[in-house]
Amino acid sequence: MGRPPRPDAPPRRVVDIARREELRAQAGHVFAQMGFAHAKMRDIADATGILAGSIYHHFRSKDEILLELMQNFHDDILRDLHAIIDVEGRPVDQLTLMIKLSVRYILERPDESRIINQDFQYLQATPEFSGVVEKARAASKIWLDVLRRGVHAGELRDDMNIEIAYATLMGSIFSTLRWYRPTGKVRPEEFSAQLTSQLLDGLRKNG
Amino acid sequence: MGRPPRPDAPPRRVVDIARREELRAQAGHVFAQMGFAHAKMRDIADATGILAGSIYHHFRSKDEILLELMQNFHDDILRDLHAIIDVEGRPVDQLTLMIKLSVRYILERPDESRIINQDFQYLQATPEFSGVVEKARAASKIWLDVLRRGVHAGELRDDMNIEIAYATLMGSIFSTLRWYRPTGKVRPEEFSAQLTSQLLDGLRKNG
DNA sequence: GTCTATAGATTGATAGAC
DNA sequence: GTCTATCAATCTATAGAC
Repeated sequence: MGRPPRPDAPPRRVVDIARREELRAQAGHVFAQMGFAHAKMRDIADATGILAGSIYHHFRSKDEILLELMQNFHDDILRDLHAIIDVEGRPVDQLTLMIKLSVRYILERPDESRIINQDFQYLQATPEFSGVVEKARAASKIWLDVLRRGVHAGELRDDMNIEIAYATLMGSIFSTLRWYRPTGKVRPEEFSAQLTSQLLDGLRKNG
Repeated sequence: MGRPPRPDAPPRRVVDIARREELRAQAGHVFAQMGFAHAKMRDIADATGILAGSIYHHFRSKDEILLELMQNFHDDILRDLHAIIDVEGRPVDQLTLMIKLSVRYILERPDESRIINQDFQYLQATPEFSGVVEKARAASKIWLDVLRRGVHAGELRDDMNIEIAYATLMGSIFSTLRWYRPTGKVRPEEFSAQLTSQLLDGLRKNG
């Protein structure tokens, strides 16, 4: 909806990089709270303290803001995931670090995480975002590979489907968004430890 | 966006209940695929084989269709959850049945499940849907209560936070939506069993 | 770099013919 | 009960003044 962008719209060459980043951050917050489709340029402008039209001095379109948010997030995650798996180590230890890393990302960057959780379908359906989807797939491969190596090394159960295990992991980690409140009694480090323990050892009491 | 509904719009009294239900189902499919905000009345009409204006003979608004979908789904889930917990039994057995039930719902009614996962924030923010949110809360209470009784009975670990456990469960179950493909090798019953096993006993190899 | 004003396009909902 | 035609509101994006 709304007026379509000119096909030959020039990229913005902005000097005030701080303003641009503030706009992007505010946009992330608005997208996360209302959902990308419901969020209006006016909401982003209000949150930043300018008027809607002025946003276009910094960004070419609403989609461009979303694209940058998602690219940045996935770039950072992929870099940190590689920092873990590129070091020699037991798969189960790498898996533990990856879970801890993911929980930290979700707690420290909840806006981008929530956008991924809510609007991933839109990202997948829009050709403009194919690069982001590709990066998400690369991250999936890293997770699946660690699980596979864990089974092969005899550290993880071999009577389970790798993809179901991956789904369980991701679902649990992302559920943090909906249920964990940083203001509560449980501190982030403790939360991360409990989640890891539950995923590795389950809910059932042993012995 | 779009013209606002008349405040005094009369409720629809439709004889052709089959048509109405088909429209609702098609709307559910469209909402799930595109997200509620991106879905247009024209998309629903196209999927049903009529024109957009004709929908308003059956429903007063786009929101009304969503409301009915969500009410029905939550009513059914709550009824089936009560059928499990109202019977005497070990908490861990009830929990197993509840997981199996939830997975079945997600596999059999993926549209409504996906809408809940994607657009819950919109439901929560819109007063019109407060009844649905209330029903979701009631379901949460049932899950938390079963977990609490499981710990008390010594069947579940007592060194874990109940709410984190609940988040883990829900996250894992809903992750089915994004990752499980019914066309794959894993049959629904087997999928449900594996998920339950992973949640109760974890990923780590014992012994 | 931001504001004012508005163009361009979309879309939810209505009214009345058939 | 569906179609045609259109209204009314909304929103993205542009253009030009300051």
